[in-house]
Amino acid sequence: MFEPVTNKVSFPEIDTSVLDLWKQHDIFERSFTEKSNRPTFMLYEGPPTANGNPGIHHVLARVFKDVICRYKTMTGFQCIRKGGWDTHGLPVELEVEKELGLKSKKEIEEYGIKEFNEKCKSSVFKYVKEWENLTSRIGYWVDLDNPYVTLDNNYIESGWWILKTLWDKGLLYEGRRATPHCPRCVTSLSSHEVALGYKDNIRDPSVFIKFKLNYARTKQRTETLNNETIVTLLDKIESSNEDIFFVAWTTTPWTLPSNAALAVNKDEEYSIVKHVTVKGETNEVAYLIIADKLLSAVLEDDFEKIASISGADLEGFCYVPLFDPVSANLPSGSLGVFKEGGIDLIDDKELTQLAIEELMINSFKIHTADWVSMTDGSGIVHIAPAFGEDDLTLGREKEMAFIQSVDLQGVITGNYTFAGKFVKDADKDILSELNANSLLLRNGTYRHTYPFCWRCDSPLLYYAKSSWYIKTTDRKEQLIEGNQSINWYPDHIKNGRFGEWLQNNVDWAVSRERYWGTPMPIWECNKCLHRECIGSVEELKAVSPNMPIDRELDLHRPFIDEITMDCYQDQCDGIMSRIPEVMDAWFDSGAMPFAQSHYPFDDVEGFDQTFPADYICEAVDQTRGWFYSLHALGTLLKDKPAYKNVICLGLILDEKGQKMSKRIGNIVEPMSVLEIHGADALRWYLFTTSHPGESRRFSERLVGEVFRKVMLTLWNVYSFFSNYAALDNYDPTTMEENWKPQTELDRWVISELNALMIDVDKSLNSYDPTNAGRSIQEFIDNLSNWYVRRSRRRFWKSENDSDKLDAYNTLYTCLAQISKLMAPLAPFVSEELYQKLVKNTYPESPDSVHLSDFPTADLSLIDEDLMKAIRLAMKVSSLGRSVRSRAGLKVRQPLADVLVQTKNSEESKYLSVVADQILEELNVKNLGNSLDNKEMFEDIKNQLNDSKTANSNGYVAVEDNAYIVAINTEVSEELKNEGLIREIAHRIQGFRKDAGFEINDRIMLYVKLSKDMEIVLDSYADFIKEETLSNTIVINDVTDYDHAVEINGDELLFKVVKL
RNA sequence: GGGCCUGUAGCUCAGCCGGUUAGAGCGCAGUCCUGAUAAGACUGAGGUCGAUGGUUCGAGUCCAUCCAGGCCCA
Repeated sequence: MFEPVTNKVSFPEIDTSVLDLWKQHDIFERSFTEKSNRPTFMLYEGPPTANGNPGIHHVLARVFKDVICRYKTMTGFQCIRKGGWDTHGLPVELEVEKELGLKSKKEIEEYGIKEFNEKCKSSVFKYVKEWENLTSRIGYWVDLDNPYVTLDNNYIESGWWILKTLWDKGLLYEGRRATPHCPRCVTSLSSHEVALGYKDNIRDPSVFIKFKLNYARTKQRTETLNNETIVTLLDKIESSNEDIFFVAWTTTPWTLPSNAALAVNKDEEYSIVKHVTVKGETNEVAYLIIADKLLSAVLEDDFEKIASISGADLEGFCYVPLFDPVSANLPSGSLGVFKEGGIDLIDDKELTQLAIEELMINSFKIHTADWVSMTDGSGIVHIAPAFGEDDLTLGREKEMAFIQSVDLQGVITGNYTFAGKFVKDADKDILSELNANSLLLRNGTYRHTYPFCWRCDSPLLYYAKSSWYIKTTDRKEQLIEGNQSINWYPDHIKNGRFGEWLQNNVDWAVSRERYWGTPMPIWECNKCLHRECIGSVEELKAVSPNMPIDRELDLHRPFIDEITMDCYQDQCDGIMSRIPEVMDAWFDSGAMPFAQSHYPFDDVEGFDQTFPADYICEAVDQTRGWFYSLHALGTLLKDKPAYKNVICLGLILDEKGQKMSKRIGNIVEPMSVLEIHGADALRWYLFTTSHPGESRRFSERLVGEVFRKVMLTLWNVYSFFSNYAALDNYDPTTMEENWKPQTELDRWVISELNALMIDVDKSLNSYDPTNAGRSIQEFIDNLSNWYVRRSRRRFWKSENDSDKLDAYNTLYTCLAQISKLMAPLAPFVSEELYQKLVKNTYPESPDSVHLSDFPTADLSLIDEDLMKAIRLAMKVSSLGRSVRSRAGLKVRQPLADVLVQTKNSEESKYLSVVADQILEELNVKNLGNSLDNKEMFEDIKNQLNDSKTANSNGYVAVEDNAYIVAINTEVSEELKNEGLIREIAHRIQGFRKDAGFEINDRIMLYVKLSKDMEIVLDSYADFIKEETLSNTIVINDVTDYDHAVEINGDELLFKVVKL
């Protein structure tokens, strides 16, 4: 029935054989097909890109996906797990650029978009074999034979359908935003690229500029201002021909010609101060407006505070522009006014008085913005909507002027004295011009972190550029509301990182001026600029004369760029061609609920089965990535979130706590760890060492610890069981159907087992493999170090009585159930145990543990009192061992009695239940409690107040947490002899083991020892024979003894001979 | 700069609704135990529970501020 199992086990070998078994019996496929009448459980796989080797962080995500799916499968769901590959995007392009040595977009186009995209296409599957191997090796079940691939025409077509749907709803539009821009490469950089190029400690100007109050224009405002003091003050200063200035701070003087407004915080106080500077012979007096909190930070010299005014009251005050944009002769398209979210550009030909008035109406004024902070600067912020994101947003919101005085090469345009210079070089000239006009208050430098182009090292400029957007802000409330129904682990993400992100939702910029991506299906007329969005290949065929009919067109660039159509407008004879942009790769991944099944072109009916997902799981860096793109598209298209439950994983750091990155080169390669410790140990480590949301330091050493602590312990219990079960021909099928454990120990461990089932089920059901794993490993520890250790003799004994059978039944039940309980977490070792313990004995059971049902607890077998009692026994035993150790009495030396005081009287009743176990564990004859000897216990307690150990009437006692254990240390002659005999038995066992005898080999025992000891040995001969399986004991014969030992100062000689 | 998270022993982590002397595993030193065990037990060294202030009879736990680290976004 059972084969002996070695404890020298190789887990990687088990992994291999289990993988073979799964393959042979199509277990993964069957875990799906055999559940076809069950409710579905949908996993969305966040697609990885296979253009690099998978790392340990990929293993983390994959095993967390797997564990829940395996659990759901075992609890009666049909789990849909379709794999996927993310194949588009800038990172792919970057890799290829590097490989080809291309340095700019210009060079890519010279190389050829067709050839470039071919390279991209082949590069994204470069490591697909490695990914498949690893996926299988860690036991992640996912359908990789039939994955979705974002570069497939069908996938792209679904993307087009999405865009067309959004277009029709008015949710897709072109707009401007501030993008990090490299003036040398003349291209935008993605945030990911920007992150590559931050440099610390960059020296930039830090200057305070004076903007002169335009009193005449401000008059309109002061008339409605309910602040008499200020109005009077302004009048007074004005009439005395003195000037008032707003002081603003900037680190980018080159943006000052594009200044359109100043911003203050409406909730902050601002001061008007009289400021005197010594200039040559004369004192120059100026009135300055600065945030109250920053006065002393800005003004080093003396100043006199005249008045104060709130930021709210300042709103609408006007100032004189530093440079006049109207007369600057800027190139066409450089001037405009924000209108209803867009920009009305003003042609220089149209620079009429009316246009100028339009330009001025909300410009060169004070506006309020709540992001204006009091941490640095002056509390008044210079706004140049042509550059910064905040500036652009504010410009749009307040409908101010748009002034672009820098071209895409980073050169100042117009007729300024510093025109024609690169922005960073123009800074000096701009400042000296301002200084000459007494508009520069303070000139300094500032060190900060600034982004540079990772390719060419140019300083990046934030630059407002045209881009396509999905109008997510239109559905902001719905996005926020839908998020409330998503179950987040850890839950702080819901209203924390993700919720905050939704609260601050801005429209999603989805276009990229790149090559390798889903082409935007928007065509524009070359004459009337009319635009159409195309939602399918079919539609394109219908309207385009040069769309191939007989073959499938690769929808990528450059092929799609050649497809044109006549203008849709009746009166126009123009030709429409595609706009050059491709989609952000995040759009592709967010489209997967639809595109993975080519929705709505195929399988429209089945869609409800697969949307929304029951479960997704990725790392926390996906909050603004995939978690968002899924949520946004789900909400915009189907009015509900795309997923119900999320585990959001923390990042894996290296041993030093640094993020793993290719660039630093600290990536841990998972295969080597797998080859040493096996997949289950790695999985277990990832599940249990910390909660999924927390970042964790990965270390191979700790995987090894898990391996020893959990896997090996379990294996040893299994090996123990198998070895004795084989010996005794134990057959679990003889177990009566309603067999119930009888003895305390059996009832206890079965009770713990059933309690564990509830615990694990609850944890996994609430997406918490961490606590599930921790509970299981605690059980394994108890099973091994209490149940098996305490039960060993029951298995050793030679007669096959009912007690022995009970022990087998109990241990068998524990192991068989554990194999199922831990199957979702450790699929390999549990399969091995299941095959050997369950499938072999019950051939009619499912072919794999993963096809079997998850165990459910039998509540009638749970005995809370008994579990408490055993915990007490463990506690008392631990204290008892401590006493022995302090008193210097080996456990092998039997002692007369032990007295126990429990924490409370409720517990003392448990004492009698577990007395036998305590006595055996401590090798003591009798157990009493503190009430048996009240006086002595008073003495002991007194002593324990001052020291860790107490001595009273021959008893030694220790205390912990109100438990006191006192052991009688007096050793009578009889106890001493018994100790001697046990010592001798112990030595003989050692000789047997050293000689390599089997557990059940019988021996002949030769002993040479003193007369005194001979008497003792004689009287315990039966005991020795039984313990050491000796048929005969020959005492003091003349023979070649081969072992000499010293016991209690006497020398003894031994020889053991196998019969 | 903003948001979120994390700071408990050398390492990895528990510590509930605030309640006695803050725990476990690993590692280190020593002792013991062991015929399932690569294991186990006991003892010891190792903690200003990131810091400061507050609430409270009482704070690792609640509140505030700050510091450090991480991530995301600027």
